[in-house]
Amino acid sequence: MASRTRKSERRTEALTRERILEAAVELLDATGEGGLTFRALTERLVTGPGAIYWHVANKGELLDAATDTVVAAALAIEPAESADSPQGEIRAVALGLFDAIDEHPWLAAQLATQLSRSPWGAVAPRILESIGRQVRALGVPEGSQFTATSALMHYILGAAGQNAANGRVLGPGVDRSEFLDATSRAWKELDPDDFPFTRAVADQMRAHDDQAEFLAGIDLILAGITAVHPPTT
Amino acid sequence: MASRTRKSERRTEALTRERILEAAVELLDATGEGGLTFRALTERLVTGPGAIYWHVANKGELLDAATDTVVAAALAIEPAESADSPQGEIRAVALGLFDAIDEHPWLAAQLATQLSRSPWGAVAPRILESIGRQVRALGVPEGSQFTATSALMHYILGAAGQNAANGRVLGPGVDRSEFLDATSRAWKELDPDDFPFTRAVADQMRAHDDQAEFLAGIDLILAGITAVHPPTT
DNA sequence: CGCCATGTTGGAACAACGTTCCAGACATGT
DNA sequence: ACATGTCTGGAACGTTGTTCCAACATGGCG
Repeated sequence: MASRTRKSERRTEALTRERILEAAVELLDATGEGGLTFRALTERLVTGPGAIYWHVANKGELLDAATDTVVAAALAIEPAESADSPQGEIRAVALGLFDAIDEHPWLAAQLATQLSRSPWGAVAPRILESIGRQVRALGVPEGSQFTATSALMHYILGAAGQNAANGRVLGPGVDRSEFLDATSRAWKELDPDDFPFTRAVADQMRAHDDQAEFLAGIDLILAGITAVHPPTT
Repeated sequence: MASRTRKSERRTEALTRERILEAAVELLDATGEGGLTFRALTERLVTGPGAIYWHVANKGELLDAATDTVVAAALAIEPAESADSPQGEIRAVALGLFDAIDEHPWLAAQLATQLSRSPWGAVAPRILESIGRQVRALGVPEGSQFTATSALMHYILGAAGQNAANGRVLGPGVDRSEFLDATSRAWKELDPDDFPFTRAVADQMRAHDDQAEFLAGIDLILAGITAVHPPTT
């Protein structure tokens, strides 16, 4: 291919948008959301800023594209035939996103930021589609499908966003149960007049399992959907 | 008080943390989330960065505090007696946050960021408390109160985050219906094989009313809660 | 009444970041 | 061989968050 291996090929592998995105995701995974800088990127791929800007418009587009890539991958894993019922598939979609956030801790903040900036960008339709098909299969009448699907999507994104700190974020030295303990203790020391409920559920909060809680929320909404739209008489 | 009105009192009014927070919120409201810079702040309050850093640790704390202030104000408006049922009060709390985001467009992104960074900071317990009291009044058994309340909270935060762009964000020249039209049209041009559902609901999406849709989601979850935990036989 | 101690201020300076600009290297078509 | 358009990497710019410090105010003590 190349013309006789010149003294040192300009690059061992051509710089491409995909390679940049890949490096960006790896950098984010390794060093957190603050770790993705153009300086670090130019060092990782061995090049200058100009080269990157040739393939990508700006940092915002880079982050958006990275997010879209990861979300698309998470939704693609969907086993397709493993789950039998529509409910099961919805849980699978939700867990897919949940796990993706667990693998890529920066994803939560990024998803949230991106959705609030351009609510119907590339990511939202992906999720809407995955869930919507199952909502349809659930027998929800056409006029209510958008509402039901949106509700599920909003819950998933809200819950996923808050469950980002599942373990690693706190860095080494502080593990999950320690963190839950500290939070629970802090809640119990809140003003009894202003925070009676929060104080009361402090124990449930300490013992709770993120994933189980997340699924319980999904089931609650699914129950609501079936209650409001009973499956075909 | 002051010693004989010197040539020009150092400040007409002392610089305090509250005054800084107030100025920060005003700046955010006026110029958007990107408009809050220490330069702009020092200009607004007539001072230097050092003075601000004496009262506030860093920009993160400033944003967190501003967010907390606004959220607390939004939850305090709660009419307390206006709504009769627990369901009604939950809707009121939700709408309070919804409206706050409408008044302070930067709040959505900030809330999302803040919740994903420190999930159980100052803001979450506030919301948890407001909703939790009503969930308790709903007759949900104690062991399930945390789950039900969390589900509602996650939905509210997820939906609120995405509904930030209600009007203003797009700037003058592009109003809401134009935006919805464009989005709806874009959805209809998606790949029929990959996005059948999204294409099908494109029309519902164009016609939808954000607030009504938001409340419909709340009602769906409330229906789920009552279905799973029927009110005291 | 003067003077230090303490709390507070504002400006200058710094490092890091996103971004722009440009001179030049590479591959390709003629 | 040369001209052309694509692609590269480094130097430079403006802006941001933050730090540092000399100056100021005020209240208590001698």
